[in-house]
Amino acid sequence: MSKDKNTFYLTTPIYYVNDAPHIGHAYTTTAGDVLTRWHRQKGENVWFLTGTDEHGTKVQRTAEANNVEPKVWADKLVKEAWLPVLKTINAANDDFIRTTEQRHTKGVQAFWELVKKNGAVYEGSYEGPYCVGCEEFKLPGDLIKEDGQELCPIHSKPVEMLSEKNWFFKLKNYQQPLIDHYTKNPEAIQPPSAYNEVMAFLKQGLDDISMSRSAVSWGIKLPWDEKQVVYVWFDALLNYLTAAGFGEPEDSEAGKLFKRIWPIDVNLVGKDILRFHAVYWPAMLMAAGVEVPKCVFAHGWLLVGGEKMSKTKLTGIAPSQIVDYVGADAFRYYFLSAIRFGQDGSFSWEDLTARYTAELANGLGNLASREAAMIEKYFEAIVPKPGELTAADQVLVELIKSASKEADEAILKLDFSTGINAIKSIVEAANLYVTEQEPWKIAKDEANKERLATVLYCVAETLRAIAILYHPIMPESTAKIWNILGANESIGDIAKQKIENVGNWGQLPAGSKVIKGEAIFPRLVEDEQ
RNA sequence: AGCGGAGUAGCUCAGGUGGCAGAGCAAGCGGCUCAUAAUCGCUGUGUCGCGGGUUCGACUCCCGCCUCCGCUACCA
Repeated sequence: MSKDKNTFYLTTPIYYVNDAPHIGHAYTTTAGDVLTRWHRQKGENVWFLTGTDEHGTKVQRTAEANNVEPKVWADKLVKEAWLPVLKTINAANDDFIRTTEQRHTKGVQAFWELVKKNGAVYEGSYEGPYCVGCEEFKLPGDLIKEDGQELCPIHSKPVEMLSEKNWFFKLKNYQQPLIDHYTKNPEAIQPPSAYNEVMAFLKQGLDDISMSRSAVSWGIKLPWDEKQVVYVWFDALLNYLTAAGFGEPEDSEAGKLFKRIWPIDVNLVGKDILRFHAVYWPAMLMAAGVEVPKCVFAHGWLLVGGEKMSKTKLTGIAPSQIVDYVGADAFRYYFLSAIRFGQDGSFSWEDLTARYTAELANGLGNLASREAAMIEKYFEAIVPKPGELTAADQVLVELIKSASKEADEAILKLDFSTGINAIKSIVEAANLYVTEQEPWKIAKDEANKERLATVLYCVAETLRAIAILYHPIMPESTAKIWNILGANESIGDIAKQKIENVGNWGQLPAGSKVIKGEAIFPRLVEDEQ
């Protein structure tokens, strides 16, 4: 590969600015955030990009309906809807690109100019059913059939066949190169079901595709034909490139960034937009002579009541509804642990509540709480110096090693639920350990002080490992655990702790000052939903 | 219609080159008291979508069927 192996560039799709953000959008961003935080804690040079897609007729139309310019409308939506979501779920993205930004429009024009120069764009005509009311072309599948006529579903008026001059991209030329590429690199589309879908699609043959629109004005003008704008998808997909500094001088800031991070390591997408990312997008890159992403990963949908969330059925749930209830950390934990990434999964408030209570409040939160209470009570809030480890203690030592390895392998493959499960097994083992060792009984005899110290040390040290491993998933709560352990002072910043070193026993120094504080995961009050 | 995925405990879902059906949650009982009425242990339940076939044996393999979902060229 052309870049340093120690860099990791991940993108989310850019979200269509006109939609109302719901937990499906937040789910994708959360997964990207957890994965990039994990890579950061592996000491890699990470770049995490997200953003908004702002062109197209829908935005143009709602802006008109609201009596403002499209850009003003988009500004408002970005500011009031999309940027706040990132805060809500606590995403640590490195950049946020908007397709109306100059760096993007400039990059898109340069890109297509290059592709045209390379001979992959030509002028042609597009013919299709056109609704005069909508002033746009319709898809055959969208039309309503009535009395032998085909009607526009919005205006219920007959459509007419119209043709317009368009510029076409020679997609067909890339059919074989794409098949070859994916045959050689089967890991480039994941999960395997997505791979199969794309391969089936490719093998049935590709046709050239119109890459410009003449009837739309809210878009990026073709540099060689100002009457046309770039078709939205062929504008939007390029954000990954323009945000990375494509086409900028090599010695500029942006140019250096591009050199450092390209190609994309993971193009994270929802399964509904897989084809655009696994077919059109790499074909465009091939046409421009740019290296294609290493992997596109299509995750599943969140189902509510067994169905895809929908605006018309009002099943869309805003991320803040959930975050207000359980907090950002639990939001992140819940969606990534309860649902297998890559498959569809059901969301329900009952399940969310049950898992929060069982796994976070009773499991992890209470473990920290009981440990802190005992260190306060028996050792004046100072982490004690351990004595010789027994076989029971060694179980924890070994488990941290094996579970962290398992979690690492799973999360690098974007199998978040398996990864989280592995970490959860450490929490469960620690709770079991405390119950079995019965430190409160040992404490009754002053002669056993050293054993008591050892037991409490083992639990504290285990909490250290758990906090580090869970940090990419629950940054705030793990920082609280870190604080309880007094680890900021005795070890340093939790975000700087390396995944690889988690299993090295004994990093939490005796003498660390423990602060019990408030419950990390307070019990839920059953008043919402 | 074609292709692909799915149908397993009350709920959410694992699993399996064919050999007494699994986890978590929920429910019940018991232990413990450091802790956020917490934690730990024990306990049940299933015609593994339907009908055939292969086999000593099928939830698993084969055939047919039913139901749900996705993809099948320009929807952002």
